[in-house]
Amino acid sequence: MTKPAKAKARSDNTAKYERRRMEVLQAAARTFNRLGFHIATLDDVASELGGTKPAIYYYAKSKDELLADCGTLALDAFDTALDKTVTPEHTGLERLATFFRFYTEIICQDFGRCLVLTEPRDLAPESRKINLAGRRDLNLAIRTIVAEGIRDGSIRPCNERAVANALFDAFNGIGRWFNPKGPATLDETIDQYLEIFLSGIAASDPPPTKSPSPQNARG
Amino acid sequence: MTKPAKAKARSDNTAKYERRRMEVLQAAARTFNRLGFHIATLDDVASELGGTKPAIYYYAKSKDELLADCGTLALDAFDTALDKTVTPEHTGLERLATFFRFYTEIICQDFGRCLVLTEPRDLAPESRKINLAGRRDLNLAIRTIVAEGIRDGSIRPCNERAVANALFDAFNGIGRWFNPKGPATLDETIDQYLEIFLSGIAASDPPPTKSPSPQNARG
DNA sequence: GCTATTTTTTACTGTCTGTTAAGTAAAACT
DNA sequence: AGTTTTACTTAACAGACAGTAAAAAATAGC
Repeated sequence: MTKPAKAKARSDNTAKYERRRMEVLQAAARTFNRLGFHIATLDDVASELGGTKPAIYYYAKSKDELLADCGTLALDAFDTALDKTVTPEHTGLERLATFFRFYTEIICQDFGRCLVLTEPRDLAPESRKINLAGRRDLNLAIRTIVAEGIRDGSIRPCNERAVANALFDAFNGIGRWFNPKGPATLDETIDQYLEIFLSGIAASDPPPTKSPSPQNARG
Repeated sequence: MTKPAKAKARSDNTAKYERRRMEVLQAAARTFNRLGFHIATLDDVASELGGTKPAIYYYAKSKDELLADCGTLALDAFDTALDKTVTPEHTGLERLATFFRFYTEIICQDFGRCLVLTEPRDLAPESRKINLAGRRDLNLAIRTIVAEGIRDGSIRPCNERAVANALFDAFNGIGRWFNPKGPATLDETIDQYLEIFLSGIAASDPPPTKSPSPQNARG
């Protein structure tokens, strides 16, 4: 049989298989990001991986699955980042800043960038549904943080949907154009973007801070 | 001959040809936007146009040229918008707001959206060079306005490059997700985005206004 | 009404690429 | 040692699709 045995007794082999599978996915993400999903061929992915095209099929059952799995990994990373920002000792505005720092770092890595550069329509219907659900959940989570920021007085009253969309739109852009060899580092870029957004949505009256540590470290 | 006569005496026919060519380009843009450039086939474009595939080749010599020409039309529209914002009686901040109103309206139409959804790498090298030059010129023009805003005191000192990028990143996003049937109109969405950005980059001391008319009409 | 030109169609081709089939070397297990 | 499983290769297929050739239809000019 060509497919890996699902009901595997030895977790040893499964781990090895899973490790190699991650390498395949990483090669796929890198290739998709470099050339664009539709322009990149599986031969391109294979050569990035250092192997042959059919070898990929040992780890994924279609090109679509490669893309879908890369997206899922990114969405998982976002969820982890979100968990790390559940800090009740910070205001909504502060948590927003913290999250988008994590977020931008993720989308400037292989899987995150792959998610940002991928249009959901590039995915087959089944994968697309999962992908869209993940994106929507993340967006809603951010809207919730904005709403909490409005309630705690750190964010001025505004349309949560618009703010969340504007944040994602802007920071996603970084994932498209950012180049480590460019004139600004990633951290600088994030700070500059946050500077605009934080003063753009902060409450104008004495901006309350639950924690003494400032969120936008670099002015 | 299959190619249209370039040295045409009758400007009448040329005008007709040019009119039809615009219909072809519009059908192409709509189809590319609906399906994505790589997924859309020329048969899709032809059926959107109400014709057959080879008819398209009477007006464009390749799929790449269709995409490139759509992009050029969008860039021309941006230039026109830019001209309309050369109003010395307004501050830099005001001119920025005016321009991005125009900009967002354009990128929510066929050609503009086509430019936003198109990655330069989708274009052949020749077309790509032209496309990239147009994008860069536009970006630089906005940086200049930001710099002028800083000089006239309407915009707080900041990194012009970062501000221009953040603006384009955010407003381009609207072109990706905006749906006229959604919960907010385009004008409302633009206002909400501008609200964030204008207070995000405005000078904090008495924001000077050269003109009595406010730029962000809806608060 | 006839001719020339413009515009569009029908029919086809060549290539590219995702995917599969079948076989093989090495490792794992018994 | 022998059998099975893993991991991968070579070879090839099948469908899709950009692009072309040539003929037909529509239009304009006289």
